[in-house]
Amino acid sequence: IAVHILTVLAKAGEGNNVKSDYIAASVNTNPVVIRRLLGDLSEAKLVVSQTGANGGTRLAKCPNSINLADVHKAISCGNTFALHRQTNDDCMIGKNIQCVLEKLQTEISDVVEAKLAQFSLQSFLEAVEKVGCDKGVVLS
Amino acid sequence: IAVHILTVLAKAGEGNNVKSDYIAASVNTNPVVIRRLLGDLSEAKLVVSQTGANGGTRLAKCPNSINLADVHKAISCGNTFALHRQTNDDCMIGKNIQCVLEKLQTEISDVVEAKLAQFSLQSFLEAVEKVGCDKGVVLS
DNA sequence: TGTATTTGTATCAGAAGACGTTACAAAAGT
DNA sequence: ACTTTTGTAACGTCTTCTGATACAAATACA
Repeated sequence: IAVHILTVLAKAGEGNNVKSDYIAASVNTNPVVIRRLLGDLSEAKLVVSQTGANGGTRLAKCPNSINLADVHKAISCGNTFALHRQTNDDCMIGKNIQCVLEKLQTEISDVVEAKLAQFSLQSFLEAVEKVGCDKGVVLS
Repeated sequence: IAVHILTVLAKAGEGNNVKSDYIAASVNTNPVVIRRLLGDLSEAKLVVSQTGANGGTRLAKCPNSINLADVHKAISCGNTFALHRQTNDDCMIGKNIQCVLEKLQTEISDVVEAKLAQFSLQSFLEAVEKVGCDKGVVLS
């Protein structure tokens, strides 16, 4: 949904405010759901919001300067997997497995972020606009 | 938890049955939780179970022939992210974003699996056994 | 053959999180 | 003033995960 939001904002153009109602209609959900996510994106300085009449939200940077890793960092807790936490310390494996799994978690998160970083918001928007125009989805 | 289970089985040695009660004690959870996961691992032919007295579960292959991507495939639905499904078809972005996101999903899943495939169960077990013996966690 | 053990699976209750909704204060344009 | 719009709190619902009990089927063994 966060990527969807930013795609709508990118399409609207860099200086233009978009209302949460409009985004909600495109995503097909409630405006509050959108505003909650916009809060996260705003904290990450990806968007700027404005209250009041003629308010709304716009991108804080140009779509070429935002990549999907930025979005992921803004939204996620950083963990790709959910780890079981309270293992049994009386067992060697239960005691030691935690930190190996955490190390693995880090390595996985790193490759995910690296892959996401390959896609700019600009190229994502272009891929969405090209759907149906030729064979297959072009995302690069 | 699935990795934990397999680590326990690997440590037990290739031909030896381990009871769900024993694994549950190491993970610190209920035996039924373990047996549910063992069912998935069994479908994926990573383990073999046996009912009855002196029953239990053992690895179906040697720990060098199992990697963490095998485990991931056995357990997960294949999606790294959860996608919002019912977008608005009347909006160009709502209509087209789905298949671009799915393509992205596939690319991300691919790099996750590729990374996980770098770690064998054997090397994971060795990393767990080495925790505390030297500085840092060695997982390779 | 009978008894004990162990898995496989159904079922249930509780916890936690995601989602959609209503409501309303604060901000900002006209 | 009045309207619009965000930000946020509060609430109910739904789904998923977890842990638990229960019991049939399978198996070993005396």
